Amino acid sequence: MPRAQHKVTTLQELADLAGVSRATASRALSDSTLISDKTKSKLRSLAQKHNYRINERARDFRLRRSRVISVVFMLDNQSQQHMSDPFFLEMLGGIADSLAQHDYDLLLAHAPIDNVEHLRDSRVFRHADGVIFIGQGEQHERLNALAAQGRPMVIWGSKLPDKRYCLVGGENEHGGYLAASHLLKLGRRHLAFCGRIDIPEVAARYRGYQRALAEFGIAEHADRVLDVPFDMRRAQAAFCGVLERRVRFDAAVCASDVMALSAIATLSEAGMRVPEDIAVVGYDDIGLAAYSRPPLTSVRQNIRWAGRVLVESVLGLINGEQVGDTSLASTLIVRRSCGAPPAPAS
Amino acid sequence: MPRAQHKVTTLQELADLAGVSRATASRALSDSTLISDKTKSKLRSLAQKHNYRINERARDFRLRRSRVISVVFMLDNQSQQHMSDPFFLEMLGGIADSLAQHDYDLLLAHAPIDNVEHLRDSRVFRHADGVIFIGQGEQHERLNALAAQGRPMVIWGSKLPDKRYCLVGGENEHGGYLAASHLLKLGRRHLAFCGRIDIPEVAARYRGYQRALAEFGIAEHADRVLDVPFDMRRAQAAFCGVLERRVRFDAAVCASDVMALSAIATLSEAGMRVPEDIAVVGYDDIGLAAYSRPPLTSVRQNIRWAGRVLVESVLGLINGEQVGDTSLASTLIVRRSCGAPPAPAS
DNA sequence: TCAGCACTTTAAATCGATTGCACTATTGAC
DNA sequence: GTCAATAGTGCAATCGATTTAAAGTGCTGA
Repeated sequence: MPRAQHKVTTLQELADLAGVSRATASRALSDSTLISDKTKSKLRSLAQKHNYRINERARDFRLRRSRVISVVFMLDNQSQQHMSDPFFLEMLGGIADSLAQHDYDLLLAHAPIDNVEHLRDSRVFRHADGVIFIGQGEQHERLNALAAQGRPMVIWGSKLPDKRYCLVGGENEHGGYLAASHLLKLGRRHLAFCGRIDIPEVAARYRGYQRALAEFGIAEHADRVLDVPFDMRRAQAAFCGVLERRVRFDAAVCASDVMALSAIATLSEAGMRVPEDIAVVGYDDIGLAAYSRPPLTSVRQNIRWAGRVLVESVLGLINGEQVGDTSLASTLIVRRSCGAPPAPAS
Repeated sequence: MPRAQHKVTTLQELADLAGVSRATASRALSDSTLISDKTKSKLRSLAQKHNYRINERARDFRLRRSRVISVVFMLDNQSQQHMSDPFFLEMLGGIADSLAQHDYDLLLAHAPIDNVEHLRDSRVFRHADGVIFIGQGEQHERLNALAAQGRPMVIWGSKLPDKRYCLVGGENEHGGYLAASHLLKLGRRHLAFCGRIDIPEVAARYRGYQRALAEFGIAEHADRVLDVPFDMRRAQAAFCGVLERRVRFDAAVCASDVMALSAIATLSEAGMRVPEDIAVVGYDDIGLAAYSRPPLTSVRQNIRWAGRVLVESVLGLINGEQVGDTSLASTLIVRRSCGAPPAPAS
């Protein structure tokens, strides 16, 4: 049994114990080729015996790195509640797991952001080696400006013209197409699109939606593009407005599951049946989607994989590699919220 | 317009510019009383002009602190999916906001934890000044051991005998009582309790539930204590099992909203009506609760405030203060998932 | 003229590591 | 036996700040 002794906390102490210099100890523990095997094993066993753990913060300071990645959620600057969407939690979990595997820490930046350039000198950038942005918001140009300064950063979002940052995103256009064409195949003819199309990802889904309509030779109604925010409370208000305006539709493509669930609740409250009167499709396939009544049809993206790709991309940039964009597949998960219409189109 | 110049990055450079020593510059910027006002203002304006920002990581290194708090989610070691509950996202948001206000960073530790003592030498503790644990899991004794080592840490959970760590929690016993007595007042007589009572918080809710039953003079049925996990998928499986076993009940007190939503979905699927046949109460009042069909009655805790209290408690411990436990109020939010039974008890 | 004192400021050590360069043995070739 | 090449190790600078102890400055009054 090793007797009680002063705890070895610094490399110097370990080196003294071994009768070598600090430099040698450092090299031995980092497995440098300069050091003989004998010395290496001596230091390793000594470190083990005294339960010495290197002070990573001191090392990181010396090496001018932090081994921290910031994750910034682009909050909806109106509702500021964007983050309560379960989608983000899953994304965060995926990123956290992946970072842990690479021995990086995750710094969570959760603040309303009206101008991402303000982040430039903030802890978000200064305490981290790289940054992951979730969503572009309406900050495309500013993200470009930040990226142009050579800061390692990756954005989860949708491709835009003049994009100069590294992007990871879902196949939003395809997802929108899948959702709309599914409804059209079921015989629905009066589709509505719900979501703010000034958000790039939503805009892409909308383009897919339009493409499906065009393929089926169906004209688009401008009043069936519903400006609904992601935030649940506001989404409900928006749907109430739609009902008041007596907009007619028999199917809704929603930009998120939370929005879709909100739609189902509001429409049902107003006496309409889902899917008989109105079929609804969501986006993201959050866990709860399968447990809503009726179960929600949704476009699924592999969020955990997305988290991994985001992490690997930003670490690649930190290591000076060339990192391209990544696009992740979308698949439609069909559940009962999409049924056939009550009577075939006559 | 200031001409282009070498960027001032270190305190030494700033000091040189001002013609003073590094020590003076350091003191001036930290507003030490040792420094004359003239010197202070000179350095401040110089810092401003050259956009000098102190290197906080260097300072933290010198001061042997990190200004980081770790947040550990105690994952259900069976499902490991505990974290997908929206409850956690809200909690995380509250903690993140509060930490930001105190100029602390948030390190997210998201890993299955079978033994929290393994964390002792891990980044969770070594990279942070303090730790917030969300949930006790079944690690009460191990948390005690960690706290006994004097590490600043706070736990979100429920009071247990021999507890020696700092605790913040909801009024779980009262919450369980509120839920059960509400159902009893509505005339329900065959209550079931859903949740794993080996989890301390759930156990406390269960005690409140028992107290309500006792007050109404109703005997408890052991087979109406349903061992349902927090994870949605497994919860559904559990409810299916309950249906197969033909357990009879007319109301369910659930340990979380996700569990309650899962119950509603499964029961409805099996042809029962909520609330006519079975009334359901959830816990946490997550955002989606209001938008389920029917809208979910739930016990609300002020999660964002909880986040603030957790942060302030752990920062208090770091500053060497005596920090007591905190208990946060619970209130019942009544919605349609709790209706009166079809016929009055005869 | 200079001791005594109050204010300011600075030199140097320190936090705990990494690393370029200098230095000492050892080996092998001639 | 000499000398170059090589392997292994140590010295000291460095990362960018804080802080202790000591030193400098200016003023007052004997």
